[in-house]
Amino acid sequence: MIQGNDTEGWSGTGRSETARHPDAGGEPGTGGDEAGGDENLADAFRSVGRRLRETSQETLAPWDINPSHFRALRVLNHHGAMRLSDLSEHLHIAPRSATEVVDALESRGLVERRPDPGDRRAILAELTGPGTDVLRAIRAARGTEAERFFGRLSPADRAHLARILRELQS
Amino acid sequence: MIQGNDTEGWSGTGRSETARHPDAGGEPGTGGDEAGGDENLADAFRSVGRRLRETSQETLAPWDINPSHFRALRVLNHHGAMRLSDLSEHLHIAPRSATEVVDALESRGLVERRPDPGDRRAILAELTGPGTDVLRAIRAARGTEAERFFGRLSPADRAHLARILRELQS
DNA sequence: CGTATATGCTGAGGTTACCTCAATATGAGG
DNA sequence: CCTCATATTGAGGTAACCTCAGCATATACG
Repeated sequence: MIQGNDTEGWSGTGRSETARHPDAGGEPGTGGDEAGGDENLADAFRSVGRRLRETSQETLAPWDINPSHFRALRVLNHHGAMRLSDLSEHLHIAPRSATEVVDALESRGLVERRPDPGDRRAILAELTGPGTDVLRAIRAARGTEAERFFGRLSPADRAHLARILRELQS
Repeated sequence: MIQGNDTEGWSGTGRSETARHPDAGGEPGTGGDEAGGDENLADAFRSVGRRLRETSQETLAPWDINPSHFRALRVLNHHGAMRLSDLSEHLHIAPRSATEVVDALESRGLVERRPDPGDRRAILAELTGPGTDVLRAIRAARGTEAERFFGRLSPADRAHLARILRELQS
């Protein structure tokens, strides 16, 4: 009751992946000390990005899914069944970690393991029907979330932003 | 030598805070399935944000400082010496975690602990001279980092982006 | 065809950055 | 003086990753 840092946590106890560190990014006036030109742009970007991540995690929470899980679902949906090792590459995590992600999704009934017919060492991970449904639902939720988030921008600004982001992605 | 996921890690072994999950955010054409309008905007934003965080961590690496540490340095520089509990609030972490952050920074000689003259229960954390210097240096490095990052944008686009971000921060 | 080596998954165990809980030391109010 | 609130920290836990080693299979090659 003293340090009310509750609510919002993941399912069990510990926090979860990304998201936190809200302060330390303000300094509105930037006195007049250092701070080279674009530093503020970067800070602003980070700040907005953080909020976006936060709301994103909230969106995912009802499904007891974390961002990594969601990414895995997307990859599996986009590319179809694939070996754990391939999944690990797509997610840029170690192969061992793909095992864990698939374990988690499998325990939730969202993906299934199936032997690779062409290589008996390998195992294919594949979306289940419910997995596909959940992914679809999450996407819808994220869509409306994004709408709320970017909704305050004028259509023109949204177009601007989209173009600028595309340029930054190169 | 098989899974070359080396290089780029933190100092010792394990990874570190944020940053990773590169794929799972593409889907250029978005076939024609679901995906409500702004979802792509959000994805693009996340993607750019991720890259920004990555380069940011690389920038911090030479000082053996992680993003949380950096945030703490900023807060201490901006607000001056403060109790660990206050620091924890600024950083939005549990008080206990502030102890750890300050431990880390103190071990690097960047901050010092000092009893709060007005309350003998409390301890003030304060930037040291080297701490101030390091913060300044990091800021400079981040400035050029940001310049490179946003440099590909035209001045007009940078202004656009700044304005749009400001609006999204509200 | 048999052996040597490479590859795929996972058990065991480690790191990091957080967290909660329970001391321990003060402060404050009555 | 006693009780209750607050500040920091030791002890111990979690989640998400990682590395290493082991085991089952491929594949290459003499």
